[in-house]
Amino acid sequence: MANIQEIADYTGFSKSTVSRVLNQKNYVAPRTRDLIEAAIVKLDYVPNAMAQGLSMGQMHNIGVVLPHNEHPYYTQLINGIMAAAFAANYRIMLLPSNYEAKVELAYLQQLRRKVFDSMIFTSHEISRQTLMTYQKYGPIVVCQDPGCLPIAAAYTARVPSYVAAFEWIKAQGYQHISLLATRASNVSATSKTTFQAYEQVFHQAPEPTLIRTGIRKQQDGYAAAAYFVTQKRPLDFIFANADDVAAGARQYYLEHDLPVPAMMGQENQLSSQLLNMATIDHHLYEVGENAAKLAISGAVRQFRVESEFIVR
Amino acid sequence: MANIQEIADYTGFSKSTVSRVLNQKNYVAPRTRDLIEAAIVKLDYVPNAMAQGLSMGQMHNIGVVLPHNEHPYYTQLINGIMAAAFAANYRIMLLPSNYEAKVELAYLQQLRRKVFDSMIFTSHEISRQTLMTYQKYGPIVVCQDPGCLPIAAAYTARVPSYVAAFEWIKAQGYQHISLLATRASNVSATSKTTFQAYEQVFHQAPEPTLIRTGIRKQQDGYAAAAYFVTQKRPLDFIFANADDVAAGARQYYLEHDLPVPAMMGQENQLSSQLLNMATIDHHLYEVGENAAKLAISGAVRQFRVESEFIVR
DNA sequence: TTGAAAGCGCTACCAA
DNA sequence: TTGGTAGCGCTTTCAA
Repeated sequence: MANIQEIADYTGFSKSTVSRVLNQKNYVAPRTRDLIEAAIVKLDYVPNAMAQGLSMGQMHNIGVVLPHNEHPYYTQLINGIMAAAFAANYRIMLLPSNYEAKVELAYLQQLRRKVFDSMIFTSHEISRQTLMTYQKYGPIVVCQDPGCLPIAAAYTARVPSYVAAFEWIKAQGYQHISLLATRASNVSATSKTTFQAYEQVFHQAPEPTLIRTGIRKQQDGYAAAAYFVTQKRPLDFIFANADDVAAGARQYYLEHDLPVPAMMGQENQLSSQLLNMATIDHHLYEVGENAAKLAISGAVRQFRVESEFIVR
Repeated sequence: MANIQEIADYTGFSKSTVSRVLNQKNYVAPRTRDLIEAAIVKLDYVPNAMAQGLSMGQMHNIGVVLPHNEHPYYTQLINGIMAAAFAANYRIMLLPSNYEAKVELAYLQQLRRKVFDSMIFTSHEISRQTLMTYQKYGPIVVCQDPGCLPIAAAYTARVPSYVAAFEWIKAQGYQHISLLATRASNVSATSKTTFQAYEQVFHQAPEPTLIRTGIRKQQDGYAAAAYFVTQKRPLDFIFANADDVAAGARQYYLEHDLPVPAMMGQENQLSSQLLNMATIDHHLYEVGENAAKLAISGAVRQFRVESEFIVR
């Protein structure tokens, strides 16, 4: 396969000149440029990206860490990231983490190894402190509020919509509210935020026996409902971490001919529309776009978008 | 950032020896190995992937072309590809094509440029002949039946389940069947297959006024229903290209207090479970896994899986 | 068992 | 306006 040297030999110019033509640099005589371009076409030459990458020190790749791809949350985020990356001529690499810190660390090593120039963590298990120590190897963007730490971030401000949602729930007169979360509040910022909003509205902490964690998808919601039923906890509302999860819980009650508690979900998925259920839209596409822009620019800035409580 | 030469200097051995340790090659004295490994840890050295890639001629990347990922077809396929790639220590790059041949060709050039070692086309606009001319630059896998051409492929045999589905629809006595498709049958193999199965069962071509194309997601199903209503076509069954699409159509009828036609979807998504609706499962995850395996092995083989009609 | 040196293919500095 | 050359960081022969 032809390389730059062959083009040089064929035209009688040097590699340097060919390189200048390739990169649209100045100081190339028009005639020289024509000759070289003709040779490039003639010999069907394309530059080797790995050699360019090695020489330039970057590959125009963005690594995107995601725990799993089973959930529309990540799909929407990925779509936004992809759109912005494509527009800027960057490629994205999908890095499944399964919420494992060890795997995330392996990806940070790949950043050091220059597999990609920058990273986006759509979710991260390892601490922000640890992430910070890797910033010197390339831009790192997270998709949660990094607090006051100097970490680039694109995320949704969830508090206002959570408060709005809980106020709506309270106004309806519900008292025994179950909270379904992806992970425990001591390891998940999102769960913590949820619980805090709850406290702000109800002036008390959520009932521990009505909290279920480790909830990701529909089946988990189903299982949570089964648990509540066997425990016979008083329960009149389920605040789920995703619409599909709420739908799963609902399914359990229906299948067992039990009265279905009121419920709401999150992410504005199809299931909440079908069930005419309240939800919260976190505007993930927009978040994704901005995450990609930050990863590309390398700016250590925060992009924040308000999520939206949708009553139905 | 430390490089291999620094490790060599630090230990007093040569780059060659360090390289041998790095790559678990033979002919390294145990003591030498220990010394070098200690230095690697001490200096926190990681090899540069671009340099390795340039030297070895490959980056362990697989490029995955997808027109969009609004449709669950692609999400599931990607999940399967990701799982198999991860297991084999390969990374996947997402390459959005938006069904544009020009964009697909640009990605084929990236294959030549060694951006990735192999490619998977989850859908392709350019001809299989053209694809074949690029096989010499790296393994290329398609996700449709390539016929008798020597192209690696992992795909679903859709005909049997389509025929089964149409026979079931016919047995129920439905006569005016709407077909919702992603693209027109003259550009899409999948649509063509669907229409052929329809003809095989009903002994006539599908009613042109009941075909809607450009349908990808729930909203499109909603819009299609709106169209049918204004056109006042007789219509008693909707055969949708995805469960979510069918759900969207259903939503339109419900919202407008209109009788809901019978319907079925595809992909066995959550919505068909919630609505207790018949569907077809194309086993895309498995197809994805096998596509990745073919891309990695470089074998020019075909993997074919039967899709499954699920009555509910 | 180890090391010197020649690639891999490109960019960019410095001279001419 | 052009070319020589020194990297970029690694792998892999071939000698020793």
